[in-house]
Amino acid sequence: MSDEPRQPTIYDVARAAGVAPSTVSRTFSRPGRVNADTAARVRAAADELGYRANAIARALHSGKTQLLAIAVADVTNPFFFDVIRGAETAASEEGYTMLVADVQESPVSERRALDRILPLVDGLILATSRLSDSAIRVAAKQRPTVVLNRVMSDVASVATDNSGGTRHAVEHLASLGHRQITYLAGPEASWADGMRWRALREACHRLEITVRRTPPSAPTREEGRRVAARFLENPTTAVIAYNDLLAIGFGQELTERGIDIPGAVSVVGFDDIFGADFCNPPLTTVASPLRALGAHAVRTLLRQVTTHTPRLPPPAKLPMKLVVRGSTTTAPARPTDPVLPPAAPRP
Amino acid sequence: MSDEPRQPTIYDVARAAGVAPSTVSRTFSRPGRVNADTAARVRAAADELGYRANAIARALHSGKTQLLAIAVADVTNPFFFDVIRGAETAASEEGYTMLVADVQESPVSERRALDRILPLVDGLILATSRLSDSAIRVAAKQRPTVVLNRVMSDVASVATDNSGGTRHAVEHLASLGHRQITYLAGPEASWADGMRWRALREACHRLEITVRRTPPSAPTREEGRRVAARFLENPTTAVIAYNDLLAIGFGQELTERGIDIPGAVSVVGFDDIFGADFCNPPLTTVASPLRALGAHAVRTLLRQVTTHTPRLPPPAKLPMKLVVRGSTTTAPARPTDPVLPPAAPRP
DNA sequence: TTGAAAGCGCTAACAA
DNA sequence: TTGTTAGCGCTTTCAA
Repeated sequence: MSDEPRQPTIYDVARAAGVAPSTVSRTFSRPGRVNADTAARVRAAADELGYRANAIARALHSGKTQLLAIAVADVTNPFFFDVIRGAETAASEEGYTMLVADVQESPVSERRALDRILPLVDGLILATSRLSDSAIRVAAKQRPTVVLNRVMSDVASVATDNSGGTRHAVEHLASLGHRQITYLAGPEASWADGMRWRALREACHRLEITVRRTPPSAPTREEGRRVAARFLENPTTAVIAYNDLLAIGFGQELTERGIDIPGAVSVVGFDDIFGADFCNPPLTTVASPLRALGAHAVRTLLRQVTTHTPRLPPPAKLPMKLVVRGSTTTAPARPTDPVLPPAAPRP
Repeated sequence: MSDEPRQPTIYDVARAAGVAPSTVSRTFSRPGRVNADTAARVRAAADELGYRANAIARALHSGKTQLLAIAVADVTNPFFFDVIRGAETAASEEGYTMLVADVQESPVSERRALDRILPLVDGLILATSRLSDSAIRVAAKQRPTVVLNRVMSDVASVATDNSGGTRHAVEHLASLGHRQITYLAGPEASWADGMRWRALREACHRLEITVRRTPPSAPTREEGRRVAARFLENPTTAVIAYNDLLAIGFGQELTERGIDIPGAVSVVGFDDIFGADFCNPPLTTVASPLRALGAHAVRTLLRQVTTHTPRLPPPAKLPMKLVVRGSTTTAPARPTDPVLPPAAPRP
C-alpha cells in the first residue's frame, strides 16, 4: 500500500546484470543497439528486481512524456464523456496516454492545474477553457495546444458547425408550422452560445419566424427548470435550448406543471448527450459529433507535436446533425400565446 | 501554438537577477528563506523572462508532484462522474491536482497507462481496475494506492455497503407485496456484483421471496435491452438490476414492448447515476454516495501520502440509500408468471 | 557493442 | 541570507 522500499534504478539493474548503466538504458530505450545476449541478461535482471523505467526521469531529458492532457471545465457535464472517449481512443492509437484534468470553474484553479500539468505533457487540449485568450496563448507557447469549441486566431482549434446545426433546427420547427421560437440562452461567456444565437436570428429572419431569447444562464438542468418558470409567463410554441442539459431541465419543469411536450411546446436541444434519448419525452436535438470532436482535436494536436510545425492549421468545423425524437411536433392550432415581444438585444 | 523557443530555467533567471541558481530555486520553493529584496529582484527577472518552474524536474528530485490520479475503466460510464467530482474537490482542498486516466478496457493498456502515470503522481486511486490483485499490489508498492469498490487484504479500499443497500431494496419490494425477484446480473468479474447477489439471496431467503438471476452481462443499456427480451420469456413482478444503466435499458425495452413499468413490473437499479431521475419512469434505485466515495478515497489516500504510514486503514464501507421513484409500485394482483424456477447457481 | 561521463532543471545539504 | 556542490534517474555523446 505504500512506497518506501525505493524503486530499483538502472544502476541496480546494471550491477545485477554486470553491465554499465548506459547499457541498461539502451536495452529499454533503443533495443537493437545492444547485443541480444546482453539484452537478455539485462531484462532478466530487471524482471528479477522488479525494475520499471521512471518515465519522469526519462522525460526530464527527452522532454517527451507520451502524455497528452485534455482540460475540461466540469467532468460532470455529460457533454465531455464522448469527447474524452474520442480523444482517448485517438491518442491511444498513436501510443499516447490521455490525461483528463477537471479545472473546476475558476480561472485561478485552471491556471494552477495547467501549471502543474503542462510540463508533464507533450500537448494540451483545452475544452471549454475559462481562460482569456491571452492566458491561453501563454499556455500555447509552452506546449502545442488545441482549443475545442472556440476559435482563436493564433491557436489551433476544432469546433462544431453551429450555424449549420442551428439552421437545421429552425427549418425543422418551421416545417412543423412553428412561427415563434424562444431561445434558452447559455452562459454569457460561451463562444458557442454566441454562434448559436446569431445563426438562430439569421435563420429565423429568413424564414420569417419571431425569435427572442432568455437571459444568459448556466447550462444545467436546474437552470433549465428556473428558466421554464419564467418562460411560462410568456410562452411560445417552440423552444431551442443552448444545450441538452438546459432542455431536459426545462422539459422536466413543464411536464411537472402539466404542460404537454411536444403537444403544447416543442423543444430542441443541442449536443445529443447521454440521456437525451431516454428522457421523457426523448429529446429532439442538434447532435454534436462528440467523439469525432475529441479525436479530431487529438490528431490536430499530434500533428503539431510530431512535426515541429509553427504553421497554424485552419480551424476545423465539424458538421452537426439534427436528430428528431419525441420532443417536437406540429405547432398547436391555437398558439399558447400569439403575442410575442420582439427579440430584445441583451444588455 | 508550439513550444520550441526553449523555456527559461532557473539558470537564466539567476543570471538575469545576478544571483545563484539556488537562490532562484528558494524564492519559489521556500519563500521566506530568502531576503525580500532579493526575492523581488528574482521574481522580476522571472516574470521578465516568462519563467515557469518545471514541475517535472522538481518531481525528479523531491519525488512529489502534488498530483493525484484516478484510473477509471471507462470515463463514459456516468457512475464515475460524481466519483471523480468528489475526488477532485477533496484533492483540490488539500492543494492537490487530480488527474483522470481512462485505462480503456484491457489490462494491457491499463498497465501502460499506469507505468506512465505512476512516476508522476503522489498517489493513485483505482476505480474499477481490470488488473489482478497481484498487479494492483505491484502498483501499490510504487505509490500509495486506494482501490474503489473492491476490497483487498493489503491495499487500502473504499467501497459501498452493498449488503445494506441490497437489503433496503428487497425490503422495499417486499413491502409492496412482491414475492418474486429477478436479479439482472452485472459483469462476471465485478466484485460489487458478487456482493449484491449474495446479499440479495440472503435477504430474499429471510423474507421468503423467490429470487433468481440472469446470466452475467456488461453493465450497459444495450445489455439491459437484451436481457429484457429474455426476461419476458419468464417474467417476475419485480426486478433488481446490477446498476442503473442496465435498469434503464431494461426499462426502455419493456416500455417499447408495451409493458407497463411499474404497473406490470417494478424495477430497482443501483447507484443513482445521472439520468436515473429523468428517465421514464424515473428510476427507484439504491443510491451510491458517489461524491463521498471519491472524496473518501482521496482522504484515505492523502493520509498515506503525507504520513508515511505503512499501516493499512480498515476498508471503508459507505452507506447506500434507497431512493424511491416511479419505477416501483405494488405487485399486480395476478402475477405475470407465478411459477418461477428456483435460483440456479451460476456455472 | 559497450563503458565513462556529462548533463536535463531543480532541490538540498553544507559552507561561507 | 546566499553560494557551492552534489545528486534525482535517465539519455546520449564520445571513446574504447
